[in-house]
Amino acid sequence: MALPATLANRGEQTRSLILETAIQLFCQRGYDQTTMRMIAERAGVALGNAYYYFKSKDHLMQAFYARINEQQLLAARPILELEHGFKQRLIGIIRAELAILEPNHALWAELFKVAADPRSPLNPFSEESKPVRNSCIKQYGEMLAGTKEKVPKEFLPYLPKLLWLFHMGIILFWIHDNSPARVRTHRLIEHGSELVALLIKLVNLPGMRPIRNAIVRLLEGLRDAGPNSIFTSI
Amino acid sequence: MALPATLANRGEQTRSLILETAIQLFCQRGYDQTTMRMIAERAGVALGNAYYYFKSKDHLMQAFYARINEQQLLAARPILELEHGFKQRLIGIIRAELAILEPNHALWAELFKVAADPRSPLNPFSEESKPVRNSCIKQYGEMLAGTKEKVPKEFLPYLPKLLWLFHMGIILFWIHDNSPARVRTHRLIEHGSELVALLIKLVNLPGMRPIRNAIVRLLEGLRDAGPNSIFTSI
DNA sequence: GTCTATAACCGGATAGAC
DNA sequence: GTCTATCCGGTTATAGAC
Repeated sequence: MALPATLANRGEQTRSLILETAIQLFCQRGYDQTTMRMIAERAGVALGNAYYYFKSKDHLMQAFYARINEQQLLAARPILELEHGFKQRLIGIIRAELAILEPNHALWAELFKVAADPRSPLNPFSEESKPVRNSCIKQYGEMLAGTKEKVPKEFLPYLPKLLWLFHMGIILFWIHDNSPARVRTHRLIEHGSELVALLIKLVNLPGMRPIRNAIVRLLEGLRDAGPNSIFTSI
Repeated sequence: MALPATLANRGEQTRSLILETAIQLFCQRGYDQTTMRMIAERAGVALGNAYYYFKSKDHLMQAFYARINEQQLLAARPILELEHGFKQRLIGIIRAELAILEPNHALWAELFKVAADPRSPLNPFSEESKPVRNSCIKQYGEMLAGTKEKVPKEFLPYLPKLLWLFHMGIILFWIHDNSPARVRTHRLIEHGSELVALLIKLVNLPGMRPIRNAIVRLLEGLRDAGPNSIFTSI
């Protein structure tokens, strides 16, 4: 049913105008160098109005991040449908995600400080990030489910989260990586994924029971965290 | 030789007065809740004077951190002299470091956001942190040298840095851990160290050459970074 | 409920006088 | 070396218009 559109979605339009303007400025000038006054002016609204739609500068950024995340999930789909080797799936999914972030490497590096604050909603381990985090972890679950390799069944409940953690580590590396064309990050992805695949195969051998047990003990000890904890169960 | 002390070290005194005041306030009220104006007032100096001695609030914090780091290095010495099992040495050194941080857990958690900024001098991977970082890594080298277990020789040049990285991961976990008495962190230290010890032993077996090679390939690919990179060589 | 305009608060940082 | 005054930007508050 069509709303009496004249004014009904006027707010929606303003909101999105502000957000688009902010995103553009963030990408052009970085986070710190973009002021709220600048966003408001460029969007042709009053400063107060920007705050009417977004509680804080962080919230603007969060809205941007939510959109990026959707793109990342989408970008990984084709790989999950085409590739079926564990290593190739892992490499593919991580590369697809980084490709989305790469055009604004400096912005994400700058933003990392916001995300690292344990109390920030942008923190990847926070309660507020749970929906985003879980959708990512679920994707690593799919990645795992569609692979031809056999995986130790003791690890199955943990692996999606562990792979997500692996990918977080790579992002941390990427943020600090200023090698040309980010070659070092890509070597890390390549060799790191190979090693993970190799270790999983190794640990699956019959004589490796003690190792598997040690790993499971480690993982069990981390479960049942309070809120805002790395290993809170999905 | 005694300086004409009257005025010569007056600056030194003011500087240390400001620093002590700041540290006290940081510990009592946290980082954000402590303003530069508050520090100056409490120390009985003008705001501008605080900035004369410390370029920024971050720099004040850095001075605090440098002191903490010395304490951490000292606290680990007894363990290195008494214990000689790999696992026990690793557990001991990490526990000793965390014990120093524990009284101000909230402060360090809050501070993590500052440290995460790739451009912050407090960033553990930064150029400015290099002295502190290297002294830590060197201590992990000592830890390794004094252990009775045999370690794959291919890994020797990398292991101190890797163990340091392992301990950074534990600190990241600790920051987000709000379990009572931080039990989950201590389980992680215990089981994580056990697993590391186990993996090193495993990978040292004769048939494990391919695994060792894969690991060395991974590590070599990360070396020779630019400045401010996780794997810059010592 | 949507929006403008303006002023003010707060705290990190800087300039320049003494 | 030390001070006062000032800037700057995130954020809040207010008062009113559609």
